[in-house]
Amino acid sequence: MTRSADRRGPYICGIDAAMDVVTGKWKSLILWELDQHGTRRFGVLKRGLPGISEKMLIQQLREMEEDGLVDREVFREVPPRVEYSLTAQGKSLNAALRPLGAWGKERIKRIKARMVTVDSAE
Amino acid sequence: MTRSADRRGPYICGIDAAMDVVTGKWKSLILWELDQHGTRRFGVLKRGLPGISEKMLIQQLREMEEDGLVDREVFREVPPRVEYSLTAQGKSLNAALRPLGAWGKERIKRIKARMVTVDSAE
DNA sequence: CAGAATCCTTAACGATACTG
DNA sequence: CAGTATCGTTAAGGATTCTG
Repeated sequence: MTRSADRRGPYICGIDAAMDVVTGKWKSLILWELDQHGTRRFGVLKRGLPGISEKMLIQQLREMEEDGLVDREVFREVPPRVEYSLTAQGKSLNAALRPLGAWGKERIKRIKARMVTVDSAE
Repeated sequence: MTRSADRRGPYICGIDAAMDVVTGKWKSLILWELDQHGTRRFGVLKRGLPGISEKMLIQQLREMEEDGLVDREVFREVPPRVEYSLTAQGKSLNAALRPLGAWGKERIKRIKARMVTVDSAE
């Protein structure tokens, strides 16, 4: 739908394949949210991601569902309720992202440290 | 230059910060190439990344240099020679990407397995 | 509530030609 | 050899409006 002709390979390596699934401004955050809370319905998920539009949230969720990362359960009630949760693959992907997250935290520290240096220099 | 107003934060979490530095169609591959071979000059690096244009290679290398991932050493000779290598940060980022790469390899396996199933079904 | 549909802006990427 | 410069395409992301 949105992705470049539904990319999905051919991949030249594992990182390429993983990136294909995880890039998109919000995917890693959705992964994180769902990993923390287990199951969330659409509206709650949206409130947990300040700044995201409904269009983007749906779009990313649909792609993640296609990619087997997310389960979508529809309750035919009025008003409608839809719940999202991680599949086993989604959970393992989130686990695989953890070292990268740790690296990123260190990077943030370095950036802040440098800002302090610059500040006191002027 | 190319990046959204030089992004570089503010970041909402570590993954966000790491992704900012690693997204771009070629960056993780450049990281991998330099990690494997230690030091490469421009032309060799290019031949190691079939399909990349010179513009993209330079652009990505410059951003990675700005981000402290890559060292660039210029030898003032004729003809010119420039060598690229990973900094300590670049190396540790590459290490942090390894679990993601492993996850991606598993994903590729699953996709292939599914293709076989589909093939034999028709 | 959870979305579908539409329109629009911008950023990523690519191809080509030229240069110290 | 290792770049710049320029131009064009496509894809990602966002804002708004409408609906079962």
